[in-house]
Amino acid sequence: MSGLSNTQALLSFIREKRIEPGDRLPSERMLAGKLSVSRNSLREAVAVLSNLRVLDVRPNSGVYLRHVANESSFEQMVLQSSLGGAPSSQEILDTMEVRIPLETQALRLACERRDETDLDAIKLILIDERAALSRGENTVQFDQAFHLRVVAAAHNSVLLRLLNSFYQLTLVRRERFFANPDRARESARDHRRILKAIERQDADEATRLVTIHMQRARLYWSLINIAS
Amino acid sequence: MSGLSNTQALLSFIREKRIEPGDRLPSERMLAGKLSVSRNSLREAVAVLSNLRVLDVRPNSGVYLRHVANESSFEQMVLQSSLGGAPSSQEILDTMEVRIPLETQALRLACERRDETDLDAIKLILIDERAALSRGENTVQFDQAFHLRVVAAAHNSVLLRLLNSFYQLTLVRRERFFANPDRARESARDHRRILKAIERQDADEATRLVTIHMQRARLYWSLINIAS
DNA sequence: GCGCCGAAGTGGTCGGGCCAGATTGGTAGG
DNA sequence: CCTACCAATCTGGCCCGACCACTTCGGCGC
Repeated sequence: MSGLSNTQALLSFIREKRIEPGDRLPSERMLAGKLSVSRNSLREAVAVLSNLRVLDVRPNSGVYLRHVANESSFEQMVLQSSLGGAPSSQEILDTMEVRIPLETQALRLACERRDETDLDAIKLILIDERAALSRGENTVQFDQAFHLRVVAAAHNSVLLRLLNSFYQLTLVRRERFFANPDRARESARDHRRILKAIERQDADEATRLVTIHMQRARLYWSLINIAS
Repeated sequence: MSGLSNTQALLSFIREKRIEPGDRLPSERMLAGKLSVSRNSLREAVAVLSNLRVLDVRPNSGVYLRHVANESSFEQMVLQSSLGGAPSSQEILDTMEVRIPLETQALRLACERRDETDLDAIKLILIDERAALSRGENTVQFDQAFHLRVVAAAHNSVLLRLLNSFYQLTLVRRERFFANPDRARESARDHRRILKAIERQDADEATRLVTIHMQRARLYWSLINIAS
């Protein structure tokens, strides 16, 4: 058991016990007992979740599950989704509404600033993607690698970190998306077109393509929502 | 001393001791002694910073200061800037390149979805801003409140959290920006124009205004950089 | 019924201790 | 001289019990 898993155990406890935002958790001593760890170890997990604005520790009162405040940090969303189970369709659409302008900006900058190293790296990823596709594997990791490498070609560290967080946040969702070979093939074709646009520094075409690329995903999640 | 300040103390220690990325920190027992806290408390701080990918804890080896990897989380940037002192001009420009499309998207959505509650709340902020301006106070908090409330009017929780993180990240910088009354006045005028555009749901005008609004700030930081 | 006081419960902190694994240095054997 | 081995030492991981300041609440005396 490493330190991180205590945090996960605490999150699991919150999820299983159906603790609602605003509710008080059992005392640290109780929690330590429930999770079969010492109070010190429990406190490390609490400190982490408190720092991430998931828990609210009130001295002489107790530990409370925070309301999902809008003032909360972005990073918290990963944990929040792990707590609340499947994200709501609204959250998915909200995410897409943010990703689209970010990806667009990334593409625009990548068209300006990409160098030969960038192009070569992206090409390699697409070759691997194509190979995995023909083997019938899930290509979500290549999709992620492609997008990430394109963003890297934008040579903007803030943008890179931000979109990287997005990819991690949406990994599970996109994995289901790419489970369908037709969608995976379609996605790979988009990737090759986007690469060509970046190659000839056609920012308008590139942003147009990525918009379509993501609208497709957006449509998919809309339909999934209606179906369920 | 609450749990959070131990984290700050540890960050201060790292900064003062000029510990470089990749370097090993003193052992937990040593650190606890140096910071005059128990090892348990020290470990809580380490757990938080380890979770935030600032520290790398290797069992049976030691605690190391992580390299600032591009794969790191977005939230880490706040701490990183706190460690590395003033952000580089490149970081500032990178940040602006990301904020602009986000703010643009926020404005566009706000024009579509704003309701009377949104408009009233924004108006109140601008009234307060005007009052503070005439009193010669620093209006950075009203600028932040304005932007945040506009983003809230976009009714997109992801966007709201993300831009909120940006505002926190750049608070210190913007505080210096608003120290100049001329710039503060100019900014306030932009705000009023943006509000009017939102009111009549003129997304094109609103995004045009916010782009200018931010280009102004971008220009400022470019000049500052040249001067220093 | 009112007011007071103490017991219980809370998080915050501390120091000591034990463990497993890695490192190190010295020693015994080749 | 070199090598192989073993024990001391150091690391983080984890646990235990204790004390503190503070809040809350219930019962007891007035």
